[in-house]
Parts: sequence; C-alpha cells; structure tokens
Amino acid sequence: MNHWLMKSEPSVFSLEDLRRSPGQTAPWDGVRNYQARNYMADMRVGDLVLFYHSNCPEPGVAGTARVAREAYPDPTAWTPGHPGFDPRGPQPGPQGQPPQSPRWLMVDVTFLAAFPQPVTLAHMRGMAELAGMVLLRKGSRLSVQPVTPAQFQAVLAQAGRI
DNA sequence: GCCAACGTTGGC
DNA sequence: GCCAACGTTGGC
Repeated sequence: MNHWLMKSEPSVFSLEDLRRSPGQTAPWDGVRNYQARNYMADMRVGDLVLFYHSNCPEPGVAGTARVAREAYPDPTAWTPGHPGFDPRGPQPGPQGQPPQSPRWLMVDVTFLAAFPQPVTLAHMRGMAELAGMVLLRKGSRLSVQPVTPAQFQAVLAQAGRI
C-alpha cells in the first residue's frame, strides 16, 4: 500500500467538505499538472492520504483520507466554464462518453479522520522524521505527492500528540 | 499584497 | 531545441 499527500484550498474544498460529502466520498477533480496526474494514476484502492490545507491562514495536514476509486477521466476537463476546462484536450464522444485517451484523471477519496488540531506546515518543518519530505522541499508545489510510510506515521503520531 | 519558484506556451 | 514571456501556486 502506498501513501500520499493531497493539497486542497479549504475555501474551495476542505476536509470537512469531504466528510459531509455523500458517503463521505468525493472525486478529486481539477488536477492539471502532469506529474500530479501521474501520481494519481499510480494510486490504488485503500492507499492512505494526508489531506493538506493550502493557501490558508494556517497551512497544514488537517486529517486523513483513503483512495476509494482508482484513476478515471476527469469530466471537468471538458466542462466549459469550469476552472479546469481544457479546450485543447480530448473532448467527449458524440454520445457524451469520455474521450478514449483523456488527458486529465481523478480518483475518488473517502474521509477517514480529522485531526483534533492540524499538523501545521510550520510544525512539520521542525520534525526530524520529515526531513526530505516532498512537501518541505524548496519550491515544491506539487498538489499530489508521494509520502513514505514513515513520514505518514510521523504525521499521525504528531496529530495524536497535540 | 508580495514574490519566489515552477510549469506551460509559442516564436524562432 | 532554446528560451523569453506569461500564468499559477502558495507561503508569508
């Protein structure tokens, strides 16, 4: 089983929004970066996810989620008016079926747990176990990234300690 | 609001 | 293939 970190701006889609979704499950749409897409293609049902809140007053990991469905076409790519609309990408077929080789993919994730307090980015920077974590690398802005089992466990342990 | 870092685009 | 211009991300 693999471990991941996925970023979302809480003003757009927060961990609480995921918890309140039908079946506490929602598609992770809107990813428009090839490397992030490729990581999503590697995800398997049951993989564990650190749900990270970005671009907010206190950036950090808010809780955890689990991959509930493996990569499938992201329909927002051919939804005119959607922020993720990609007019250059493959468009759906005449009956509206997804394109044969869609450019953008999404997975479904299910809410697992909300931490009592988020494990903040500032705190994570001080955790020795997280040295080398993709999130903490200078200039890193990948919205979907791999996390080692040890890094995942370290964040969980820290969340339990707060 | 600022700005560094990064990714993409498009001319050549 | 190079690279300047531009747009986006995201912390601060």
